[in-house]
Amino acid sequence: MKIGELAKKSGCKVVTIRYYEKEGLLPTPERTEGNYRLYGPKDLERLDFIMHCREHGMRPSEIRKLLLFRDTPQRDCTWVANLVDAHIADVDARIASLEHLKKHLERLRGTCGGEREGEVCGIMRSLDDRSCCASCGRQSILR
Amino acid sequence: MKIGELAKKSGCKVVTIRYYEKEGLLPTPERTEGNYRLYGPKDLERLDFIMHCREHGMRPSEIRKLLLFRDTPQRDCTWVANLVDAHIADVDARIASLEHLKKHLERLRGTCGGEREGEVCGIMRSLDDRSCCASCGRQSILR
DNA sequence: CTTGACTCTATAGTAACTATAGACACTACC
DNA sequence: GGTAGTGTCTATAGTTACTATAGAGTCAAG
Repeated sequence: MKIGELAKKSGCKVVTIRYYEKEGLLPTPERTEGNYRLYGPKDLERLDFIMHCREHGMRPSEIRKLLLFRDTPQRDCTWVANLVDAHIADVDARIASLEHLKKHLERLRGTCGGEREGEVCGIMRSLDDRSCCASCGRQSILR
Repeated sequence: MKIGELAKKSGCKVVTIRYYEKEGLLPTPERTEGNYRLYGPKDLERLDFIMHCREHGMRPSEIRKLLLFRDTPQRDCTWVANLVDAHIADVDARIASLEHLKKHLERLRGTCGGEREGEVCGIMRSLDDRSCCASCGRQSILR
């Protein structure tokens, strides 16, 4: 099949498929006489795998490692489990960071006193003086 | 004060300060005879404001709007509150998305059967056949 | 034979910075 | 006065994971 069909079947964009090829996630495919890329079912499987990893929030660098493992499977898959564990920990940290950020934003939101004559907006004042962050001390909100 | 001192006082890197200037978040400062940028307390306040917005996860485009408001304050701050509300909603959506992703990852993690002779790693198999995503149907995990 | 859809390559753009190279300015010390 | 070290200057390129664009070639149908 040609690249367009592979794209349709996998749900991956044509340009992205070519990008993955250039990045070494997909093998360089055969070509037709007219220089069109030619793919087989193996390629679709591999691309599905990639898409699935991507849906799980994995970056190409991680996917690359998993593909390598897929290409030369070993008995010991400990590090695969470790990779997923690390990924879960990372997601956890991001959630915690966002929860914290949300608290700050809600506190910030609460400083708005509505439309008052002659007064400066409470949110702007909080952004100026960091009063909405007082309870956290000086450490950073994010990350 | 020179750019290094402003960087130290604000906690922002020197290169980032220059970047903010180029992006129009900071005004073009005066220069010394030797062509060094010269900043005053107003600049530090403005940069603090920017840093504070950044810590709240706001992007330069949003910060730019807030700075404009700061420069020409109006009585009605409704849209400032709306901006913060939209920001909170966005953070909420990201948290929900990550929670969902986490569930998937934990399910994926659970498919690992440990080190077994001659068998393919359960995680790899799940990544191949999407079995860990069966319960969600075909819709995307992320976003 | 021409129209339209598909494909090709190469390059540049995105966000929000970060890193690098090579030159100039300034201060301290000998 | 010379020089070593630090700070600053500009301009350009790199980062991540793609996305968009330009301009040309390929192929099937009418």
